[in-house]
Amino acid sequence: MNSKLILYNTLTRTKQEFEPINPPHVGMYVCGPTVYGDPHLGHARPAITFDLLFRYLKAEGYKVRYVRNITDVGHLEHDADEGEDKIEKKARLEQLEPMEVANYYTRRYHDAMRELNVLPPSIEPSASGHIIEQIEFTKRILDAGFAYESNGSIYFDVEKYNEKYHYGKLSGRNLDDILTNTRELDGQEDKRHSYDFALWKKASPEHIMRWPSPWSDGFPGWHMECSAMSTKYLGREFDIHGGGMDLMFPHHECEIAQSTAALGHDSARFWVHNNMITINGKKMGKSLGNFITLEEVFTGSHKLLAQAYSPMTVRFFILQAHYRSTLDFSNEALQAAEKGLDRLMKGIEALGKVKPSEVSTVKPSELAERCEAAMADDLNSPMVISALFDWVRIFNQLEEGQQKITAEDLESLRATVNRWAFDILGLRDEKAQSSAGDMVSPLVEMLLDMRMEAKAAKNWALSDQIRDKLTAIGIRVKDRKDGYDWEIE
RNA sequence: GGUCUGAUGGCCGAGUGGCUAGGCAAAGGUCUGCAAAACCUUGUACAGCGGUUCGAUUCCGCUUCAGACCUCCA
Repeated sequence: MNSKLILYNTLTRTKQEFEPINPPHVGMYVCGPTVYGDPHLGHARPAITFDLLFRYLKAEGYKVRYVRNITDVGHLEHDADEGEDKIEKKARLEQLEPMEVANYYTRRYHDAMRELNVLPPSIEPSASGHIIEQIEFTKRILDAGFAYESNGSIYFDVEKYNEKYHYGKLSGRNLDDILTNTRELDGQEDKRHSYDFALWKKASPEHIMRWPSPWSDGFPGWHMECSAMSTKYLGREFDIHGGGMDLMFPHHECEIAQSTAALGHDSARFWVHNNMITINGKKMGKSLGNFITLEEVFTGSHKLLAQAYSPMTVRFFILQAHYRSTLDFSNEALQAAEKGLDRLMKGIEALGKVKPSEVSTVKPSELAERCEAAMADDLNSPMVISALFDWVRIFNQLEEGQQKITAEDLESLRATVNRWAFDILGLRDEKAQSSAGDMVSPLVEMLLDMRMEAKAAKNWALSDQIRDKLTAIGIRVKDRKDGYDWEIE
């Protein structure tokens, strides 16, 4: 906790100093995926953004409880599907149990997150596992007088709430705007106002995902799980609530209204929103049919992809932009990220080979200070990466002997690089793992030793032949002053 | 239509009232038998028009364009 973290709070639309309610503990809740489809590139953005925040807070010494939910029930689809539950709809299509579908895509999500080196949250609660909590939470809102029952369903009374509190405080809307701009939908005759939203919804006879409640057999409303589960695991008041910008309205607005109505006060102090990934300038989304799943990215099996991009390339690509900016996906940008990451990793490998000297011509604390300042300023990962790249040049100069460093400084520099590149940015040297060990190394080295002999005899034809053949099978040879280096492409 | 963002060099992307990240690509050089890698050098970018200011890419206004939300969405 050696520097003041400044975070942009959507609630106040300003950067504010972050101070936990109960230091050193930090409670953080982030909206997770709806598990009715394969995780796509869009899911990677919040996962990596809040993984970065999670890692940073931990590295700063905080004890973080990070809760990220799995939405496996409760989100309605409107006109097209006539209020049918998303999970249920998918289940019918695929002739599977709803929970089978949810569990399958939850595993797919976890697999993708592991590839992206996204740490698991401390608690990952599912909506279906917290029906009782959601019913209880609904009761509290009813008891407080901010909800009404209508034909077995419970609706939030937005107008009544707005008399005492401010509905729209997060998204910057006022009730008149919402009233004049809310689409009238079918099947809403139970509600007093179009802007009221369901806390509990009575299930239609064919609706199989249902639970008993005091009001009807049904299911919880769209926004209820986050209020109920954040309160259960983080308390009535907690530090950070995160999610994608597209969730600001109505989801987070309704969540604030629910929690405030039930508890009588705000629950989350900081609202942090990541921006979207766009593709050709347009938001990636289901409705536009332009989303690319993470598996497609990792394997290159999508018509928009010129090649496969590794999980770390994707992570690095995302970290190179600030989390509150939109990030446009393109092959050129991903290829640039891939090469940049490669340069960074090779630089770090070079640092590993540096031999200490009696004196230092470089000052490792400069890197640490730059990284710290950048990250503390609203998680400016692009600036952290920029600092690391400036130092990659120095790492290479150190390895070539153009700069000198003492053993003590070298140790400190390596620790700093580990902290920022691996612990906090969460990068992983993908190539280091694949090129290590096995029988390849001795074989390559045998050939390169023979090449050295050929070179010594000025037999350039043989020397070049060995190098060219190795290059052809994907082994890049680098001549050094006193030998050679090689790597698998 | 309402609300709100944004427009940065060939591309991606930070940032700042004057010292103008970083990556990729490009050009020249050093090194090398030749390469590769590495290192050094090179770019008068801040949508347009006004205004404030000694000075604006950075602040304010207008214009144009793009995007997000208003409906499930990361």
